[in-house]
Amino acid sequence: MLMDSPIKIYEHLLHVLEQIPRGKVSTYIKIAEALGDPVAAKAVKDALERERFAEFKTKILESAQRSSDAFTDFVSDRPLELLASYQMEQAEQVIRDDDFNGSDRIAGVDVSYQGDVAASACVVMDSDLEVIDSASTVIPVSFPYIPGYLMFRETPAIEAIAEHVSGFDLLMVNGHGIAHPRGCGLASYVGLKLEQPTIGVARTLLVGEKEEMGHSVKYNGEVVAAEINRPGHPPFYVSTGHRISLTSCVEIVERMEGRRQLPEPLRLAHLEARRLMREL
DNA sequence: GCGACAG
DNA sequence: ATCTTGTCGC
Repeated sequence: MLMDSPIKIYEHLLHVLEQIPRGKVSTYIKIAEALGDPVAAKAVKDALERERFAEFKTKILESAQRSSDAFTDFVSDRPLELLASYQMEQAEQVIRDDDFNGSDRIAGVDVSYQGDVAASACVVMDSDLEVIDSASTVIPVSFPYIPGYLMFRETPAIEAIAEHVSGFDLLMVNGHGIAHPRGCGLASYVGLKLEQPTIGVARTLLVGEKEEMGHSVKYNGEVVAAEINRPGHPPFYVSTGHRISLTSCVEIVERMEGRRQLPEPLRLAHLEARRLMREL
C-alpha cells in the first residue's frame, strides 16, 4: 500500500458527523466504527470537545441511554481500516534480529504535546552516559491519539528532530515496537522510516501478558517484549523496534539505565521536550 | 456486568 | 499525553 500522503482523519470524521440526520443522534462507538475501528471511540469524544466539532456534540447519545436507536447507516472510506492494513504490511518489513554495527552512541526521542502542537527532543549519549548531542523542535500535529495508531500521531515529530542530531547507532523510542496488535508499533515504524535500529520502551503493555515465571511477555504465542524491573520503581517494557533482537534490547536498555525508572536518553529527551513545550 | 487500550 | 498544590518520604 502507498502512504505518500497522510490520512486526513479529522476530515473523515467531519464527513461522518455530517451524515447524522437533523434531529437524530448517534454514539461514539458507532462513529468510531464508521471510521474503521471502535477503539477510536474515545478519540471521537475528544474531537467533539474541540471547537471545530462542537456543533455536533448534541448529536451524541448520553452514555447511559440505550443506543439501539442510534444512527448507524454511515457511508465512509473507513480510514482506520486502511491504516491498520498498512501497519500489517509494514510489520512484515520489520527485522527482529541484530542488524547494527556499534552500540556506543544511543539516542532517545520523546514528544510533548499541547493542543495541536508537538515539541520533540532527541538526545544522543555515549556508553558513559555522557551527552554527545541533542536537539529539539516544534511541529504541528494532525492526528489524534488512538490506541494502536500512535505511529500516525507521533512519527512526524520524531522524524523532524531525529534528522537534526549527529549520527547515533541506535534509537530508543517511547512506545512499543513489535509488541503491538498488528506487529508494528511506533518504535518499529520509526525504525523503518529512518532506516535505523530502534528499541521500543513503554511503561505499560498495549497487548500481551507477562508469563507467570520470568520476564517474557507473550502475545499470540510468541515472546514480543521483556519486563524490566528496577528496585523502587514500577516495571516497564522493552521490545524490538527494528534491526535488533529482544536480547540486545534488554542488554542496551540496562546499560543505559541511570538510577531512574527509564533509560537516561529517554529521560533526558522527555525533560527537554517538556521544557521546550512549556516555554512556548 | 463487561471492559478498561503505548503516548 | 495533558489538566494541577501541596505534601509525604527518601
